[in-house]
This record gives sequence, C-alpha cells and structure tokens, in this order.
Amino acid sequence: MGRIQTLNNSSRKEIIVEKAANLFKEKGYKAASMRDLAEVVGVEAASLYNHIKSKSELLHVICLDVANRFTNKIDEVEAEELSAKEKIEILLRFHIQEMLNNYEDVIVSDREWKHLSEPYLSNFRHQRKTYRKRFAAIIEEGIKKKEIKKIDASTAVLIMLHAVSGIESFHRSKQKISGKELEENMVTILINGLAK
Amino acid sequence: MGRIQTLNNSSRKEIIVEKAANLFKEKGYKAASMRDLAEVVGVEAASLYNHIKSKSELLHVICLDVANRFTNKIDEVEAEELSAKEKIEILLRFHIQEMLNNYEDVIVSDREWKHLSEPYLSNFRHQRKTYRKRFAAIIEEGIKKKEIKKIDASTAVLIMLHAVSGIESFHRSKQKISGKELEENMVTILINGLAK
DNA sequence: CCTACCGATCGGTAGG
DNA sequence: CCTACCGATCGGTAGG
Repeated sequence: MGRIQTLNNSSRKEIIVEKAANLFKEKGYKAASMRDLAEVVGVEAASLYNHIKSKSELLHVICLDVANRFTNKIDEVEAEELSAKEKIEILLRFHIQEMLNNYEDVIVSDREWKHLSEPYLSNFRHQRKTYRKRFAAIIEEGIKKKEIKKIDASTAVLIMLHAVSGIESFHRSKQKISGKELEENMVTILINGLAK
Repeated sequence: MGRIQTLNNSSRKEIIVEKAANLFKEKGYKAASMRDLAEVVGVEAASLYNHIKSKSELLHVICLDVANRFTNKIDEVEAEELSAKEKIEILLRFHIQEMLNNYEDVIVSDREWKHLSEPYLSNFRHQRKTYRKRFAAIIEEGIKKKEIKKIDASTAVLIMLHAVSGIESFHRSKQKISGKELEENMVTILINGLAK
C-alpha cells in the first residue's frame, strides 16, 4: 500500500513536470501560472504543492535534466577512439535527435534557464560553459589535425548549437520532410561547412 | 515652445523604448516590470504613461521595427541582379551585422514576440513567415541553378537564421575575436556548408 | 512628472 | 485533493 502510494506520487510528479515543460515552452516560465498548470493537470492549484515544492523546482528539474543528458553524452564521446570530425558529428546528431524527440524540455532549458534561482542558476551556467568548452576543444583538435578548416572554435560551437535550436520551427511547420531527412540536411550543411 | 516640447517628448519616448529593449532582453518581457523600467529611466512608474500607451506598445514597437528592417533588406536584395549565392551571402551578412549592432532589439524580437497582443501578433507572424518563404525561394533558385547543393531550402533558412542568433553568446563572452572576424567565420562555415 | 491608489493576478500556505 | 485565503506585485488610472 505504501509502495503503491509512492509509485502514484512519483508518476504524478512526472506528469506535472511534463505538463509544466509544455506550458513553459508555450507561454514562457514567467507567463505560465500555477493555475494554468493545475488546469491542464486537472486539479486545483493548491493541490500541486502536494507533489512539488515550488514553481521554481519544476524549472530546475527540467533544466538540470537536459544539461545532464548533454554532459553524459560528451563524457561518452570523449572516451571513444574517434577522429575529431566523427566526434563532432555524433554530438551534432545527438543535439538534433534531442530536439526531435525531447524538444519541449530542451527548448525550455535553452530559453528559460535565466529564471533559475540559486544555486541552480550558477550550476547550470557552469555546466553549460564547461560543455561548450569541451565541444570547442574537440573542434580545436580537428583543426590541429587538419580535419577541419581553420576557424574560431567557439564560433563553430555557437553556430551548431543554435542552428539545432531552429528545429523548433520545424515542429510548428507542416513537416513536409521527415525527421531523418531534416537530420541529414543539417548534418550535411554543418559538417560540410566545417570540413576542410 | 510647443516644438521643443514635442522634440523632448519624442526623444524621451525613444529613450524609454531603448531601455525597455535592454530590460526585456535581460529579464524577458513578462519578468520585466514597468517599475523596473521606470527605475532605469529615472522616473516613477506612473510617469512612463505620459510617453507610452502601455507596456505592450513597447514590445510591438521593438518587434515591428526589427521585422521591417529585415523585410526592407530582402526587398532590396531581390531587386538586384545577383546570383542566388550572392543574395544569400548579403542577407546572411545583414543578419550578422544586425546581431552585432542592434542585438538587443533583435533578440527581444526573436525571443519575446509570442507576448505580442493582437493585431500585432498576427502581423508579426505573417511578416516573419513571408520573410522566411522569400529567403527559402532564393535558396531554391540557387539549387535549381546548381549554385547550391540539393538540400531542403526551409531547413537551410532555419539553420542560418538560428545560427546567427547564437551571436548573443558572443556578446556575453570576453570577445577574443572581433566582430569582423566573427562575421567571416560564420559566413565561411555557412556559405561553404551550402555550396555545391 | 508625482502621490496615491485601483482591481487583478501571482506563488504559496493553513487546515481539513 | 479541496476550500479559503495571505501578502506581494503587477499594469495602469485619477487628479493635481
């Protein structure tokens, strides 16, 4: 009984976080109210607080989860024996796939992280900065090994990460092309843009 | 006297719009309060309403102004006798320069347009959609003339426009490279990515 | 341009 | 999970 209760509570919380991500994406964190959230969850606003501590908890659960997924991926990629160009392609494809499959969380994390409260704000900033540095280091390595044309590595990271965030518009369009096609198009343009 | 008054009023309004753009960029439209704005302008909140009609007016002045700048530019580019590839490069450079020089307005327009009220919201959406279609048409033309590799034109537009928005991070960084260098790097990667 | 103030809405709590 | 309610803050107005 106690276990069932716990299971219900945790899945209820997951539902709330999921609905919150959708709402934060649609209206923005500040404009989305807990009453809005309660409505889509199907309870009164006060009842949400039996599952979560605060509105800000919802945001940092979403942002930290996204940040961790990317950090884990780059850990994995760095450990492999691959050329810089291959590593970049794997990371790029991972970003694209995340935007295709978990785009609500990723968009919220990208766009609303400024509303994080401390210490989550500092943690997030640090994790993001570190991720970009590690990504840039892979590009530098590729430049040194002449796999990639001589450009500013930070600029290249910046272009790739932001280009991928454009996939949001793809979700809103009539989707004339498939996700796989979109991925191949993006990889073609960006990897070719970098290639020597 | 009446004329001086009018002049003062209009420049006062321009100052308010400028400070608003900065504030909306920093905190987001919803999180930025009129009291915050009053403070940076150096007056009481109520006094702002002698110069502007509402908070939402500030947002639509910013967004429509940005949208018009890009529409005017594509009008100009379309009228010229140039190859598709040249047209794309001109537009891309214009986007980069706007992000380097008027980035606060551009970022607000990009990120906060969802908070526009009607009829400005519909107008903005329409103008933006039209702009992207016209940009995509230039790319299609380039593909047809074999100047550009065979890719989905909408995806290419999406990548370029979003890649440019990454310049925001550049403003926040220590700016190891110059604006001109950044521009050349971005053009190199993106134009090469598209080139056949 | 200011003081004084408004109704609405916000995130969140108490108590059951 | 709900009713009832809180203090804070919001955009904006009246009146001078």
